[in-house]
Amino acid sequence: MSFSYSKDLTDQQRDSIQRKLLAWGAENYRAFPWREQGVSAYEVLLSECLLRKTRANSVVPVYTELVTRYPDVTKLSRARVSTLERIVRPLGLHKIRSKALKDLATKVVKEHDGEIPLGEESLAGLPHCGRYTANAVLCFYAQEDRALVDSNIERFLCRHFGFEPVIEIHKADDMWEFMQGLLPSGCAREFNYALLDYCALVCTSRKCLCGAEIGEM
DNA sequence: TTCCAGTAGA
DNA sequence: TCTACGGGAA
Repeated sequence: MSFSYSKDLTDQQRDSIQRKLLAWGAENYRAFPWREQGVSAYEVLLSECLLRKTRANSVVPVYTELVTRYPDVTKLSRARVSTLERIVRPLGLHKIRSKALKDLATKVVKEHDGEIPLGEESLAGLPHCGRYTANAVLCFYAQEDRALVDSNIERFLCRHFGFEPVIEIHKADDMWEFMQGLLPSGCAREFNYALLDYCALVCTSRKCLCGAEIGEM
């Protein structure tokens, strides 16, 4: 481990971390269909449901088949659960996932006129949409400055900033607040993509290669 | 064998 | 608070 900080960052440290992560992210950006320009809120939400507890690369073909077959929420709401199960089976968690997709789409059609709601409360009120997913949609689609904390980012915070591992990430307000404070305003989307990519490729659960890759932050 | 862009239910 | 969900890549 070649860099570590306390939870109380100086402005200089924060700026340095932001710069390095953004620079690393620009260099190592992973292109995924759900990251492309012009994806809908529906597509972002769909991708988040597929990405849970799953390696991002394996999501690509499943995501593509789903958006092709069900280009909008209304179409998805009419899908057969058995068909959804078959499509998402390669990802595992297929019973939960297929039900989540069906429930989500049904509720959006019934209560939000087929449009993904873009308020924090209404998003988090959707079935199978928790704190992470709601913030991901607001950050990646609506381009709001929203922090994300998932198991990867938790690991990153524990390794480098002196946080203790937690059981329930969505309740770890100190981590969410810390990440919110670390967000560079106006480019939260790039920053969070960079962080996710960094955690998936460098600061991995098996091995932290931070020292070799990015050096002292 | 471990682990993966979490969430709901008990 | 703890557990189920899960096929497939590393």
